[in-house]
Amino acid sequence: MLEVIRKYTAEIGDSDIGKTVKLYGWVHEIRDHGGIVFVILRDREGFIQVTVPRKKVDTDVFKTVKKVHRESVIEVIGTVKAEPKAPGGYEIVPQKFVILNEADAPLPLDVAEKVPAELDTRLDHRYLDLRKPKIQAIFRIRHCVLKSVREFLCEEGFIEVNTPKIVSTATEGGTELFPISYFEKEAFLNQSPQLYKQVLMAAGLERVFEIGPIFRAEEHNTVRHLNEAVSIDIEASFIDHEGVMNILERLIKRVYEDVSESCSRYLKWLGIELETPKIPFKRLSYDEALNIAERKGESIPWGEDISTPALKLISEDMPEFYFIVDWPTKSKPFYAMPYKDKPEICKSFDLMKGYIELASGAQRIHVYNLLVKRIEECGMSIDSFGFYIESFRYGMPPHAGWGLGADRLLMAMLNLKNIREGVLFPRDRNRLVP
RNA sequence: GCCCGGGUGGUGUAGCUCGGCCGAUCAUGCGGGCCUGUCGAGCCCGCGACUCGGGUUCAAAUCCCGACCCGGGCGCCA
Repeated sequence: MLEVIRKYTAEIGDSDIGKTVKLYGWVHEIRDHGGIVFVILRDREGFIQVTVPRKKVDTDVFKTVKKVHRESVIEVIGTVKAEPKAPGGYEIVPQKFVILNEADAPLPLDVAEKVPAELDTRLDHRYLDLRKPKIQAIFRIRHCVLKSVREFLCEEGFIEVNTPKIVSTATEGGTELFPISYFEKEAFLNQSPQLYKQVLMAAGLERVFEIGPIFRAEEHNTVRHLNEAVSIDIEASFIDHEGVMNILERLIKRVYEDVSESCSRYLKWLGIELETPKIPFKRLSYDEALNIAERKGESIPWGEDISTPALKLISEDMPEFYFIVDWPTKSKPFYAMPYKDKPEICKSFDLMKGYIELASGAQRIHVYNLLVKRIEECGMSIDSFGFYIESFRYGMPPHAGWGLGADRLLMAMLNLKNIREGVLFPRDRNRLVP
């Protein structure tokens, strides 16, 4: 007996007409007319109608089809027919219809989306939610984004590295860290690969990148914050902040191009027309940003971080990607390089899309004495910086870098209303499962 | 964490202002029946719910307090 070839629904075409194919998938919908039953089979790539007329199929096949529940896993072997009345133009008349695993009823969530479900319900039953083509499209695109980022950075001479996520101290300052138990020692989940990236500059790797999780124990509760996020981080030697901003904007452009090209199917599922942004992105100085906000009635004292309402006002004037540059030194971390002639501001930048910060970076301080001075000015003790501070004493090259939120990039690209939409199993203030 | 709004069958909702007429609406789903061209199949019958704890009252889905959770806004986020 000839082996029947397994096909995806989307592969069925005119060349298959009259041929026997094998399909695996889930029962998406059942329309039972008594003497004829239509089953919509869904697989990773799409849908196809399985048409089961009582008088033209095996009795056992008909009986099986009559009792199958929605979302059961099935194997269908049948003949492909061109049929204008069938959705998609083709239908399968089965010789074999096997229930590989029956699904219970009722379902916790309607995959066919006749009834909508709230995000919270969807996340509780994420595996079912992910069966929806629209939802799966988000993650197929996410895959492409990460692939594109890797390819681009490799082409630019970056070496992919992995740094530890379990760290010993909270001395980087600022954000709250998650404490964990590490044998007899105290340990934390790392908030960022920052210090390690810099040490690797001292190691002479010159250009490194890491795509990995970061953990922040802040009790924030917004549509754009997570307690576990994925960060795309780079660090490069012998280059300044302008240089890494240039890499960043070219990266963004490249990702949009790659997604437009290789994910057109998924963009269509989502109803999104992606427009590749033009580079260079606009550079807005911190002072200019404050002026815009001020003019619109939201004043920020110089030196403070820019508030959410102010960023929303600024974004009205800046519809595309843009940088906010030349931040007050005191509003940025200790390792940002101050301007020589104007030390109250520093060579740091944020990449914005709308009011959301996608990335932030800077030229770093590579001079030991200046770094020590800045750490002390920030009220921290150099003793607690151990391995990090030591690496600045024995030949640290000038360097710069940035961290880009992968989840936020996807959110901006696909216009997601909630960052959780772009994360398979998000972790936030209240969600620890699934 | 703060302010505001909310929590009703598996899912999404109406009802709450003004307590009783709620033995709780509608859709979808599920079970049963009819049906050979559906594509949100249709028609008939049935099933299934007031987040939890306390209080007020003759009487609570409805009013009050607390907890938990959700949504929006903000804060926090080197």
